[in-house]
Amino acid sequence: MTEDRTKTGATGAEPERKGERTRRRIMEAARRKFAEVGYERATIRVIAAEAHVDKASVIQYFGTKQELFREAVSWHVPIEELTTPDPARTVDNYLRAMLSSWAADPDSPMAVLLRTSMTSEEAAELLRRHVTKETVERVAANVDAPDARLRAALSGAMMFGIATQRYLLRMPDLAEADLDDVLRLAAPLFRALIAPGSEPGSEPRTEPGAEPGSEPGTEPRSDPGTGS
Amino acid sequence: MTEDRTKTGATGAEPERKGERTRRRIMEAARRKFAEVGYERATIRVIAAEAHVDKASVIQYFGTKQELFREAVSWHVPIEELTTPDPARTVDNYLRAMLSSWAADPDSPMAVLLRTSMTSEEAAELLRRHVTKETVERVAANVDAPDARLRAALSGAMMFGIATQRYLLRMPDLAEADLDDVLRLAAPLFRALIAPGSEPGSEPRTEPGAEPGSEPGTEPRSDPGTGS
DNA sequence: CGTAGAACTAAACAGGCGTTGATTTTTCTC
DNA sequence: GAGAAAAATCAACGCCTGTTTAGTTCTACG
Repeated sequence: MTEDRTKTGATGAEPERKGERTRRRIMEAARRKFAEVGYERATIRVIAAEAHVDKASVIQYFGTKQELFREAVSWHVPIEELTTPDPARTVDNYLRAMLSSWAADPDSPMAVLLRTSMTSEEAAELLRRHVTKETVERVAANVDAPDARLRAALSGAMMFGIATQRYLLRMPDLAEADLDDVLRLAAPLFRALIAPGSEPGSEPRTEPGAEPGSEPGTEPRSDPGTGS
Repeated sequence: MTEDRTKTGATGAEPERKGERTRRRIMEAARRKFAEVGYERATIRVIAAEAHVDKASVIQYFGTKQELFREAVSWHVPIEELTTPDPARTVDNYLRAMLSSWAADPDSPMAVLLRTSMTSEEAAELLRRHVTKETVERVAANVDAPDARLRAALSGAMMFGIATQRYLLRMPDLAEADLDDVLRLAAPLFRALIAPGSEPGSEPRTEPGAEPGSEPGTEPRSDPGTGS
């Protein structure tokens, strides 16, 4: 099925049937609404209105609401450089990818997934599988400590909590804070969890790093690093 | 079991009319269902069936579904000893109250509030107010560091994440782990966040006061004026 | 042009929702 | 026992849900 039905002819290679545009518009509206009000309240009628389309079109393009939802939360991880040989760097990548990229796009599939996972068992299952495969296992593989998987899962849960309360629930003190402040306070904790040894005095049974003085979270703002 | 057929002829208070029992049964069923499937899916019919009552009775006792929900999530904090003069102890109380008491009662109003807060703006607002007043401010009052409120909010968000993923989302690695292991790994992090300066594992701190190189400029033991 | 097929839409469906008012059953007092 | 009050139920309402069907408009190419 080659679809080079170009009326323009000369340049070719620009099919983009009109339906594709509509389909994308519906998908975007769906993600927006799913992330905003959750699965149940994001009715087909509401999504259709948001996309300036008839409700029947939504069904025509996606068959059913569940399929629309499934595609709305399907998502391949954009963080290729999540894990590095150096666990300490992994922490920074992880934190920054999760917290910063989210701020840039609050209607991302990830946001949809997190919000709906609390009330939809299907979304919860997707989240479980996705997080376990894409982050827990990858992070755990680079953690040089016992309970590697638990440490990875724990760090993921903590990031989930911070991101959720900051961007979805909009808890006052957390939502109004500067992202840099949040990262400055949080990063050392995650480092202590999944890169033990690089941080002093936070892990009971670790090799003595013997670096006195610096307390996690109270260090002066070093490494601004926020590439805008 | 307790058939309490006391009829008060002369003086005295009402003896737990039969309606009270029914009302309580409805409330319990409502909490169970709200926590289990969220606000929308916990229909009045489902709640009524769970309580072995006609759907009309639910309305008769609570007037409306929103009022039923509001009462289901209303809740006064049982943790009186949350905050102590010693921040390090506060961490333990906080963690254990949030994580352990939850395991004991997954259908608590708190669980209902957390689960529904992701899809109900009303629940989200209740959660914001409640958490800010009852935990963030109380914890922050005992944090001896700059960004006290942010630190408190951050720790709350992290606990929210852990509890949610362990008990509500049931993330494999986190749900299957021993609670003691979770606490052992997590506690130092929270201690570093809201009780900076206390060294974990080295010595059971005897008295707060003489710490080398503590925060300059900030008075220790800030005013407890936010109490009551 | 004409016509085929893609894109869109209006109208209706069966079923579930929260809620209501009237009615029946239970419980208590005399 | 009779009668009143409380509690529980029945049957229905109006509305909204996801989905279907049949029909209309638009678009591309002979």
